Amino acid sequence: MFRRFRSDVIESLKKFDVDERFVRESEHADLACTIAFKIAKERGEKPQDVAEEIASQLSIESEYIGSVEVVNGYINFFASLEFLEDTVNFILDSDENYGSLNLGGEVLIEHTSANPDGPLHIGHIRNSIIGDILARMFRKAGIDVTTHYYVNDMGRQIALTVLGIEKFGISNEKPDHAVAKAYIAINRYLEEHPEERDRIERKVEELMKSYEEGDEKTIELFRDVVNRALEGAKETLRNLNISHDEYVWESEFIRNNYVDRIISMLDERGLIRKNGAWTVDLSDLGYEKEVVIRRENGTTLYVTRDLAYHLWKNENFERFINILGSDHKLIANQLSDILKLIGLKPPEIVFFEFVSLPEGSMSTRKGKFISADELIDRVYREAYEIIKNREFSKEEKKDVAKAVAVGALRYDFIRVSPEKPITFDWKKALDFERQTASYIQYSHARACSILRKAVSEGMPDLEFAAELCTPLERKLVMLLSKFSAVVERVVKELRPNIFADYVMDVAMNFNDFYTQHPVLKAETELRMHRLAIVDACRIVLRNGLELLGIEPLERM
RNA sequence: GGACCCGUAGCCUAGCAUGGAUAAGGCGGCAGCCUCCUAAGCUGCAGAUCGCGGGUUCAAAUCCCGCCGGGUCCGCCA
Repeated sequence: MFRRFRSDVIESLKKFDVDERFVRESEHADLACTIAFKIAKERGEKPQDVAEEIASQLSIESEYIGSVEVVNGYINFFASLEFLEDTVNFILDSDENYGSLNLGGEVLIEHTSANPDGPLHIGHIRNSIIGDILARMFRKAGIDVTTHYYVNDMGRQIALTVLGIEKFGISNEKPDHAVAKAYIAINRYLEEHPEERDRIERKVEELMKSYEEGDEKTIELFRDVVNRALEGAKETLRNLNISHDEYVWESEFIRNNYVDRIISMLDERGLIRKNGAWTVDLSDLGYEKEVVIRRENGTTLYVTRDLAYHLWKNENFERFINILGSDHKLIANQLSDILKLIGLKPPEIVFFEFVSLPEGSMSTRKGKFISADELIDRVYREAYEIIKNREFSKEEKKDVAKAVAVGALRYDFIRVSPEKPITFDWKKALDFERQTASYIQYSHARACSILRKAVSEGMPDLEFAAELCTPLERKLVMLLSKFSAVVERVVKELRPNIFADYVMDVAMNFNDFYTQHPVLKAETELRMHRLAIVDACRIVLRNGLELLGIEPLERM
């Protein structure tokens, strides 16, 4: 709805050459236009005078523009009562579809893609959560989404883990944790027995070579490790409300010839230097070192297979987005540039900074990490503590604690912009007394509770009346109208934290409304008006939480 | 050494792309609010030279240059 209002405002300013850059949201108006500053500068006049002149010449045809004011050179637009009314009625009618867009198109989102050498840790899930929420936002925007987990099954660590299991066996715990144990054990062994390094290094190389060449026995060994790790990761992701449409193994691109194809594409254009190893020279683009795409022993590297994967993406999708840790910046940029050199489309990439522990960065290899499983479990127990004395059944207590815990985790990771580094802090992770998902869930539960009570007391009718709006109610409804505008922005800018902020904003304003405006105690007309607002808020909060992958509880 | 990212109240963060109206929210601190729709809530107060120094501009947290502090990357690893 807000998108309509905005385009109507821009339309009214069209003859002054105004585009969306000069029309912005503001605390002083529903939309404020800053074009007068620019024109005043060109003409050497005062912004205020120019603004007044423009305001007197507006061509307002939209019934959604209620009034226009000029203050300090700003041209301030206010939405009309019709706009508020249409907004609330539209929300009530659209219900679960409110906020949807019809942008069309398709997109592939690759996220998580952690090495299958152990459980997902709290750094990986920043990736998963960004990717999952982006996928949900794209779907809401009416874009066809496919999600991929790219499985690095050809890595050195997998070969090492195979040796680790051979030497130390594998434990009975959750399979991804068991894999990590073997991986950590062999690394420690290597550390303690430097004399063994050469021998094990040779075995690793042999294993990698025969895996790449398709040796049955080796394939079995590698698949066993990878499947164990993946099985555990899937369970963790399921607990976080995350699922992938497909798991794509990088070895597939060896077997289906995409690797050969991408190499000959590069070769045909004379981009490969063959001095023992095969390399691509990117020094014209400012890269210091050549990119190696084939080892001297004939095997390929991660980047080679990734190149092949992206050839496949080019053939199958019009848009593809990768979520990557910032440690991949160099290699990902090299990948993009190589793709461009052979006329292929590079991926769109969302980089995120590291999640580190107070004592430093995490390392699966050294066993220095906090697993997502451990985090989920501890946050769950903390949430359970809070509600254990409430009058819920045991089952319901578990469900509520689970929903609150997962919500808190997801919200904590998504609310900060991807480019900010995060230092993990147990105390904060376990603290619910602050701006977090449970605050939003609570607001939603409150709205549900009022509505429930209204029905049980025999007054279920809703009827929004714009002229009855208090300033706070007006502000709330304007906020509600912005849902799809925010969805559009996130999809365009690939910044899901904006949406987390939006939902929080709605929740805060709803809580303000809640404390200041009695609903069920108000007389009939006002009660119906406020019930309509409550229901509209409920819908926005519920749809918003679902987009964030957080369960909208009706009681808590 | 080179490249990229971050630096906003005691703490965590928004705002920076597209420069504009008193720099926004939370935690923590202090003072209050439950005969009333869930107090996982609300109100008020205190708390900021927007890392530092220059520059551009009528106007800079936002753009440019330099510096400082923190992180990441620079493997025939992934």
